[in-house]
Amino acid sequence: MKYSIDHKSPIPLHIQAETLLRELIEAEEYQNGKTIPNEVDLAKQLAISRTTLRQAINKLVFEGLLIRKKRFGTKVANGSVSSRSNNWLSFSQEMKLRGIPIKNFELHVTWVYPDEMLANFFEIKSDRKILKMERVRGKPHEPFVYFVSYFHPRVGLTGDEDFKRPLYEILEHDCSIIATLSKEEISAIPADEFIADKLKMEFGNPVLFRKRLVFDQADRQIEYNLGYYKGDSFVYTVESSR
Amino acid sequence: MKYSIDHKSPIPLHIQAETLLRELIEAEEYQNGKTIPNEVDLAKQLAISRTTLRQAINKLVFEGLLIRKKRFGTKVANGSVSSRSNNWLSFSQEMKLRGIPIKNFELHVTWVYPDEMLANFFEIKSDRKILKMERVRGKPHEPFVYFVSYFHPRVGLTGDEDFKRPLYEILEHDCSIIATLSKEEISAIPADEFIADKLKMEFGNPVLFRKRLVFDQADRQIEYNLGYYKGDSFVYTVESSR
DNA sequence: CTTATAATTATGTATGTACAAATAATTGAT
DNA sequence: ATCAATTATTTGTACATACATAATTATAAG
Repeated sequence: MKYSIDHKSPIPLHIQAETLLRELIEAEEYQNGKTIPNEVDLAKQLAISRTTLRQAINKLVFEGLLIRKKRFGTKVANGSVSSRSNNWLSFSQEMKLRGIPIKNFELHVTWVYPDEMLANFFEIKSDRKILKMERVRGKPHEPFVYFVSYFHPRVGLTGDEDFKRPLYEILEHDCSIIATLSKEEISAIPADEFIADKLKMEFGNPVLFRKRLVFDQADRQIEYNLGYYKGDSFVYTVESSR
Repeated sequence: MKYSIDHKSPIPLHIQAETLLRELIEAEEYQNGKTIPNEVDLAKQLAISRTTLRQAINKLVFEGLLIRKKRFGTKVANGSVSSRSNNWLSFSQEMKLRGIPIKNFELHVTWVYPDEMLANFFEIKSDRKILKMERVRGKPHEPFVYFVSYFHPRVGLTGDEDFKRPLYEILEHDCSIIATLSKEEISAIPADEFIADKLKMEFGNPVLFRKRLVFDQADRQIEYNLGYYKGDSFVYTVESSR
C-alpha cells in the first residue's frame, strides 16, 4: 500500500489517518463493502497507536462511511461515495426555483436590545444593540410568511443595505461572511393574534414555525431567524443523504 | 451533583457517562450555553478515566450537543435542547437520543393494492400488492405521531419482521438494503377527524405533516412514508451545511 | 452425525500517563 | 495607561497496555 503517515507533519496523526482512510474508501477496490485491514495491523503498518487509528475510524463510523462488526471487521458502507447534497437556499432563491413571484409586504429594520435568550445565543452583553429585521413576504395578494431575523454585531450590517436582495448574498458581498451551517427546528403551531394578523389568517390555524440558527465557517453565530409560514400555502422541502 | 456511575453495571462506563451527560444537558442549569465541569475534574468525580469520559463527550460533540473550546471549556451548544446532527435517523433512534421512552400504540401491517399515486411512484402495476405499515407512537401516555409507510415489493419484506426494531436497521439487516436518500416535504396542516382520533387531539389543531420519499443507493424507490406529528409535542430538526 | 466445547480473531471497553496547544487572566515593563 | 510577556487552565494529541466480548471456525465428545 502506498498510503503512509508523516510523523513530522504538524497535522495531527489521527487527522492524517482520517484523510488516508477517506482516500481508501474512495478507492475502487474498497467500494463494494470490502473490509479494511484490521485495526491492530493497520495501526502497526501506519506506525501509529491503535488508539489513534481508532479515533480516525470512529469519526468515519459516526459519519456512516464505515461499519464495524465484531469479529468480522470494519467495512465500507454500501453506496457511500457520499456527496453531501444538502439544501441551503435563501427564501427568494427557493421561491424563484418554483417560479413564484415574491412580494415584500413589509420590511422593517430596527436596532434593539437583545433579550436574555438572544444575548446568550450571540454571547454578547444585553446592553449591546443588535439589528432586528422583520419582513412579511408572499405572493402578490397573499402574504404567506413572516420572518424575524436578529444579526450578531460582528456581521457589520448597518441597516441601510438593500434587503430586497437575497440575504445570504448581502452577507457574502457586503459583509464578507459566508454562512455555512444552519440548525433548524421545525414545528407546527397555532397562529397567535400577532401572527394571524401579519399573515391575514385566522387565529389558531396551523402555522409552520421554523427556527434557524445560522453560523459562519468558524462556527460563530451570525443570525437568529424565526419564520412563520402560513400552513396551507407553504411546503418545506428537505433533501438529505447519508 | 447527584449524578454518578455504576462500575458494577454491565453497561459500559462511557455509555453511562454519555447518558449522564445528556441528562446534564437537558437540565435547566446547563440549558443556556453554560460550560460543563472540566474533563479532568469530572472524570475524577465520576471515578472514570479521562479517556473514557472523553469518549462520551466526543459523541455528543459529534452530535452537536456540546462544543469544546480550549481553555474555555466544554459548553452546551446553543439552542440545543433537542438538536442533533446527522439527520437521517429513524424515529426510534431520534427519540432514544433524546432519552424519551417510546411506546408503540398501534402497529398494523397489511397488504394492499396501491392507488394510482402509489403505483406511479413505485412504478408498478396497480394489481400488485404492496406492504402497508401503520403505526402510532409516542410517549407512554401521549401518542404524538401517526405514520403510514408503503414499501416497494422489491424490498422483500414479509410483514412478519419485528417492526419494533428501528426500520432502517430492518432494511439493512433483513433486506440488505441501505436507504440513502430521502426527499422530504414538510408542512403544517389542521388535523382531520381521522388524525385527530389517532393522536387524541382536537379536530383542526395544528399537525406537522411530513412526506418522505426514501430511495436506495441506486436511487430506486424503497418507501413512501407519511408522518403526522401532533403539533405541540414535536419539533423537527434539520442540520444542513454547504 | 450431531452437538457441545474450545480456540481464534476481530472489535469493544477501560486505564494511566505524558506532553502539546490555545487562550484567558495576570503580571510586568515602558 | 498601554502593550508585551508570562502563567495558568483546559482541551487536544498520542502512546502502551490489558482484558472483555461477539462471532466464526475448528475440535472433541456423545
